[in-house]
Amino acid sequence: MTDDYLATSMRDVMCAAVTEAHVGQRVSVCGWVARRREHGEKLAFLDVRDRTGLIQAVVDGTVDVRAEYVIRLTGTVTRRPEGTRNERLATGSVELSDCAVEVLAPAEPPPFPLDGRVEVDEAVRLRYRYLDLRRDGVAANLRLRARVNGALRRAMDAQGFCEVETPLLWAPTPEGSREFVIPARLHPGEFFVLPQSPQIAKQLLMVGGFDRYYQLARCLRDEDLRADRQFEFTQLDIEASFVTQDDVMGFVSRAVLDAAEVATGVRPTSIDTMTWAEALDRYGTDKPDLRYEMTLHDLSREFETSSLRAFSAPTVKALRVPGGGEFSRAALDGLTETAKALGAGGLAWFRVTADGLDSPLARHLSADEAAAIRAVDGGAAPGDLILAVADEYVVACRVLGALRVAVASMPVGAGPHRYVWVTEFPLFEGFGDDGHPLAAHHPFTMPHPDDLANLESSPLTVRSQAYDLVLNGWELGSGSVRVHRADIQSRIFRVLGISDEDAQSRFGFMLGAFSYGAPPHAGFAVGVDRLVAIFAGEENIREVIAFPKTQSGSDLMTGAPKSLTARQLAELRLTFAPKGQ
RNA sequence: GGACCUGUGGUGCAGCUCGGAGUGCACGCCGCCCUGUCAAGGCGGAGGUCGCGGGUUCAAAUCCCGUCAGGUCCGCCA
Repeated sequence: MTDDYLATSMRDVMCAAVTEAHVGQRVSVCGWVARRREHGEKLAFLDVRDRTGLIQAVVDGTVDVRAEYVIRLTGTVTRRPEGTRNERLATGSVELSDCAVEVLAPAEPPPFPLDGRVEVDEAVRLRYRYLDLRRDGVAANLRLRARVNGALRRAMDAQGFCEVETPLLWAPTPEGSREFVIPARLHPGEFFVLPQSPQIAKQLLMVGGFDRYYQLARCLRDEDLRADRQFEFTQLDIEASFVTQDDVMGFVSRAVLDAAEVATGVRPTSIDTMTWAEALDRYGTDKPDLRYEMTLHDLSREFETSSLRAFSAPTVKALRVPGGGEFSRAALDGLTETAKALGAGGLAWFRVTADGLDSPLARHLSADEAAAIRAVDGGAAPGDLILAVADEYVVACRVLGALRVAVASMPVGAGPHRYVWVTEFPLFEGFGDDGHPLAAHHPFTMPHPDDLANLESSPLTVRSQAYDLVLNGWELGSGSVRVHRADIQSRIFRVLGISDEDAQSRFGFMLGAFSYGAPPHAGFAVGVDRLVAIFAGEENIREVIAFPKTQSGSDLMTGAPKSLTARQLAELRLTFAPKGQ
């Protein structure tokens, strides 16, 4: 592949593209001074850097440039003298000699080293993000991200999808995540919101006949930040008509596997599938990390009649940690604290030894119970550790699932990439303060056809046609088959406690649209930031975002958010309540 | 709203347990020297509100309380 097309009026070739094929040619390069090595008044070396890499220039005499000066350098490509080649540099066999240096812009010394050899405090990097972008790490991640975006777009195009942009200024729909609010200057006292996702817009596109829509959509949610959550993030947003759940999973699988191939050079062979119930039961989470085993095992029957108070609970779940006998008492205390923090009454642990079980509970176990502990997960070997939690079923599963992840302690990008579809999520999760069940996904999610009859009688047992895609324990995205029939939608609203008037005021335009012929449709959204972070081997999506916010939601570079002038506030007719109200 | 970790010249760290002069290391910066380096090398120099405020003490980077900032997590994220 040639980089010649990157030549401009100012430069002939990119720095790292200078090769022995250019020897004898007089060329110009443009870039930043990466380093200067002076050898007295007669000789100096400059490393010139652009986004492709470095080229060394030899300067006869002194040259008045410092690190990070922007220069245009014209020189003759020369084969380096014998013994002075640099194997570690792509351009290490050549150099530019007989150089003319033109300073395009001088530069202050940078506030932190740009050569990537030292870890720099992230607050400093974020304050000077434009300098951080000159370094290899984030720059390479952003280029990877661009390639992933390209692969996703090509995959969707190839599958007949049409890219449509949807509004950023949208109507408030109080439900779900907190929305960013935009005052409407032309309508004092009224507000737009920024969409937490294009969910409703894309369903309206289905009514509009765009039977295959996609978009790399920016989504905005005014919720607290995490390593894998920013206020604004990007989704590959997909919706299609006349399709089933399997069709959508097929579309998404192709796009994600294409992106994986582009990003990693290897196409994953397959994506596993399991139900939500199975994920909870075996892995204690709805986003199982399949890179390691350590599944959860049920000991409820074995301890049903146990005299042990610690195990008198509806469910007893256990986990075998191979080699976990090495864990120190302090480490086990830490796991116990984690278990308690997650809502368990405590954590039972058993070190498996040649003689038996080493545990504070060991002497209280019956022979059968001890045998049951040792038989967990196909049988424990000396040196293994067994962790057990007794509680309500869901608590026992979730706590042990969290311990499983904590014990494995595996970076998200490490090892093989294990994709898994998790299907048949419950339609509702728990009850709200008003006594009505809460929608697990969103209120337009289609119930599982086999469970439709139980919608009113036992809503919490109703499965939905909602599905997640999980990679290495991170939720990559979720989707569902949507409700397109007014009768089912009414029943769901009723169960949720949303009155007809409520439904009309919140989603009236949508329900109206659906009355004019809504096709059966379903969709999905893939979190691009997370996907790229895993491809890049990063634990934090800030590393794949050009200008991210801190965890407290501020931008250290611009200082945002900031207050407005009194004049701006007056124009928006905004005043503020006194602090503390 | 809550828990935990971190904060020391521009950068990265050590010093903090067990209080005793802003002590140390590496990089960078400034000056001088140096004709084949490539993380160049040699010599010299400058650079500090130990995040901020309060307390304890004869004495605080060090102990205590509060606070701010950054991070990880819980809550939150239909």
